[in-house]
Amino acid sequence: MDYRATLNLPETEFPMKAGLAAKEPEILKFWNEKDIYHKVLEKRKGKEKYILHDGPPYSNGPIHLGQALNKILKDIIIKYKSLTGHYAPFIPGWDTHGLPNEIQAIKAFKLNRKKIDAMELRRKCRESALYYMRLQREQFKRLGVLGDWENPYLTLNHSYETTIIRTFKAMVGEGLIYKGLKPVYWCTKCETALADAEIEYRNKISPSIFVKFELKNSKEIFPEFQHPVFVLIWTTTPWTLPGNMAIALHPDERYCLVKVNGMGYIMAEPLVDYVMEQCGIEDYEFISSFPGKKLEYLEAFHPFLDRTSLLIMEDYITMEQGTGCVHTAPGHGQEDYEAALQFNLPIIVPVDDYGVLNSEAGPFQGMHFSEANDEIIKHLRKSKHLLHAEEVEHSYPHCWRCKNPVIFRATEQWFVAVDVNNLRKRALDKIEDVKWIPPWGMDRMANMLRDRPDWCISRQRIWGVPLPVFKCQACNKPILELEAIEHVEKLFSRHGADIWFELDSKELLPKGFTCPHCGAEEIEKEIETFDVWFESGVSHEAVCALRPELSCPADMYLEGSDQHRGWFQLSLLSSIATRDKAPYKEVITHGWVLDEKGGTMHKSMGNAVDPDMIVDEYGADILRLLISSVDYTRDIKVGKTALDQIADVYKKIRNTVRFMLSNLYDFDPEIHIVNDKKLTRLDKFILHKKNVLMEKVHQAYGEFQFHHVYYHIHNFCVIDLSQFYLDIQKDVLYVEAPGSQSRRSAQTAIYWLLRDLTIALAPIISFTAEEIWQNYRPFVNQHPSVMMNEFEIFDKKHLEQEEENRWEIFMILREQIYASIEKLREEGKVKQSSQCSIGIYTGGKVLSSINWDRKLLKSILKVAQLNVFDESGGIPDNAVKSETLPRTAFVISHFGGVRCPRCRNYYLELDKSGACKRCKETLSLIP
RNA sequence: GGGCCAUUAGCUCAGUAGGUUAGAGCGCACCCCUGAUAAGGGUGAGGUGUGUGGUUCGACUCCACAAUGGCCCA
Repeated sequence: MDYRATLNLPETEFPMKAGLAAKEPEILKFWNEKDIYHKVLEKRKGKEKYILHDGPPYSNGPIHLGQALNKILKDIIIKYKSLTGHYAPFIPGWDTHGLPNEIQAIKAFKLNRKKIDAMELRRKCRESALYYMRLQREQFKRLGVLGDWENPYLTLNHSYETTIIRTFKAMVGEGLIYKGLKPVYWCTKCETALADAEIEYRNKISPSIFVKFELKNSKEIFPEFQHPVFVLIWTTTPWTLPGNMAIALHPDERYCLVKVNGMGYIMAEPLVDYVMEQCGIEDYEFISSFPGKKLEYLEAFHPFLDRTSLLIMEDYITMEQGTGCVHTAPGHGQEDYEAALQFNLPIIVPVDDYGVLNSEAGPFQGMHFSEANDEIIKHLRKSKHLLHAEEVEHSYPHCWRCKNPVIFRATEQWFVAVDVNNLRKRALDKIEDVKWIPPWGMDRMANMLRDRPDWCISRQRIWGVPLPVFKCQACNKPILELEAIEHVEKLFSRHGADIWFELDSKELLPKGFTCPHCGAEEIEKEIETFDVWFESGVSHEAVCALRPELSCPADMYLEGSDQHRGWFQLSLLSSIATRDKAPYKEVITHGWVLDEKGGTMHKSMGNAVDPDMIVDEYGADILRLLISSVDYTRDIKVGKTALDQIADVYKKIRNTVRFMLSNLYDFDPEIHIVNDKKLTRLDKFILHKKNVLMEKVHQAYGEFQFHHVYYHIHNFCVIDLSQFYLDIQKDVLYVEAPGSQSRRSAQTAIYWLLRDLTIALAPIISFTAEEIWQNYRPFVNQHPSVMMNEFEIFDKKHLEQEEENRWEIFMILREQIYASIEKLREEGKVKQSSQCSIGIYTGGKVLSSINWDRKLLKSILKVAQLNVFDESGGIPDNAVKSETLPRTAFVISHFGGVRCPRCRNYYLELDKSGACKRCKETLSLIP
């Protein structure tokens, strides 16, 4: 007889093979059509808010894996918070202005920045920014990220632009804004400032000269040396010498006086040999040595201008090249500039927009800087201020567009003063109240805040929000008036920032406005745009404070660790300035996405992994699961190895779930559910383990430790379910009568297991969780989508301690007996545990535990026969002693007997019907 | 060059106010099942805990230095 039809074999529509690439878009469609995002919010209306504020990416290209990581982490948090009863909206945003977007537009439309009209350029930039915003939006949605995608925040929205002006106005009101000089890269050919991103380094041949600055009062300082003394500097940019204001020495290095041809030269002691070799001098005499500090605040005469140069101490001076005495021209270098601020030196800029030296350059006025190099060298040689000159080839910054060498030149810029009104100090105080994950985030932030210079907020750009600043044509002074700014704010709120380029200066100012300095009426608007960090930095005002579903400060900001300098810091500064609080309560940073070998991904190196590729070849859920599996506070390696591994894990989870689903095909919880108290011991046990798991899962989610969620769930599926519980329960699920108490009990357990696992997985593998949900009618009857569940924090339905101890012994017995069975298997005596007869010789606690439920123990061992003996009666010689259980040994032997063709268990004999006794009884119950 | 971070089996992660033979899962090897079947079960082999010093009776765990890699600066 074929007994197959009399068994309750699993049935399900849920496919083993996921086919995520095809399945996920269907689920997206479902979420979209049912508007699940808003339904979930609707359901949580009035509940405690949880605001995770999205940091805006640039809309200047397709998304990369780092952005996918970021959004998926956010989505996991939002979904978990929603499932646990919070009102957790997600408003995605984009940074649509600024250089990266402008560069992209120029590239895409092949624009000529010098020729194009400002409004035309802005239209193209806008077009490009919106194009990529839409592209990225689709990509993020495809990853399963739920949010208000139809109403994102964009920095180019009128209301956002207006907030930028309003925040600027508030800062002006606080006295934080000023105009100052700052060195920037400048291309004299393109007549424009360049950002770091627009610089490329190439080799260039430059003069390399050693210049003598005569030390003032040298005879008093070196009384034993009555010859002229020169401080020797080295430079490769002679044309910057007119800007020289100081010579920097290292405070802790030793310097020395060297005599050459009857004259003294000061240089760093470790560099003497190097300098002499460079200058081709063999005949020199070492006079004396002293710490650099000895020369602090002395002066040296400029070699061709009528002024002196101050000797200052700077610990950035290195002993790698040059003389250790560094030519410092505040208008031509970042460190030089900072030194000038520190020592109150004038910042002079002897070169104009075209690269021509001006009156500050004395005799070299009117020369182009490239030509001035030679002339200055000639002049120095003539006046005997040149010790040596030659040419060197070195790496030098060049303009990315015209490929010409650029210069470093101080220009007028607008700043936020970080130390006015204690802004820096207040920021340092407030970060202590923020929870930083990982905790070192605070140290990093504090270090950066402590070191940062004033914030330069102006950019010489077209694409962005213009600074509402003017210049008087009469007195040439900058105009920064609240009244004028307010007027601009109103215009922006109505027309957007484009209006700045469309109207002339008079129309941008209130009627009758005159220069506050001189009263003149002729006033000109300036064309400067805000630093993009200023824009994104005010999102707490423009988004969190303005949108009714949000609130400010936000509960969380979550970005890559590079944002300690970027968004985290500048949002903090603007928030402290305007509302005297941090904009966030909690900050999480994640690491970088690296390639398989742990190196940085570069498009050009071809090792970048494209999120779209992962989605198409593996599925978004695989990426989501991968992200959940790693400690994101560190850097994350992504490559084929990791993806293949996680795909295997996914399959394991999927199959475990599938098996559970397939055994519920005839189970309706409304009708068949078994009361907790009536569940079998095994079912109670597995539900107990499930509750322990859920507690851990909640804790891990609550601490944002998703890799612990993953680890626990995965281990549970593999160890507790697949290897243990489900494997054992097949004998009940398949074999017992469909409506039998033991089978319904097992199905009840599986029902709860499946439900809670599915909900617990929903924040991570959202698509698959939804697919599971939709595949079991009773679930859908409760909630149309898995996302609308309540993820309960469970009452502790723990087993009694005593019972837990017994189970622990059972599990140890199972493990050790299985290992022993392997020996019989190797000898070829048995193939499966079901062919074994087990004798356990034991006593004490182990014996009493076994006696609690011998039948249960036999079923979890899946053996044909179990005999238990008191070890005090003696143990046979062939018994294997337990390694860990006291007074316990096993005898494993081949049971023999016959196999029941229905339940496949072994018995001494079968019923004459052909089946075993149990099956015969079961069969009598089946119609 | 500076600030911060990381380095535990091929892979992803655990761990312990510093204390006996360093744990999981995956993968791998071998075996079983063929009623979860492009599935399922069993057993097993894999680690000089990046390296070198130091503190300690004792360090994977604390300290110093170094290497490698990463982020941000200069």
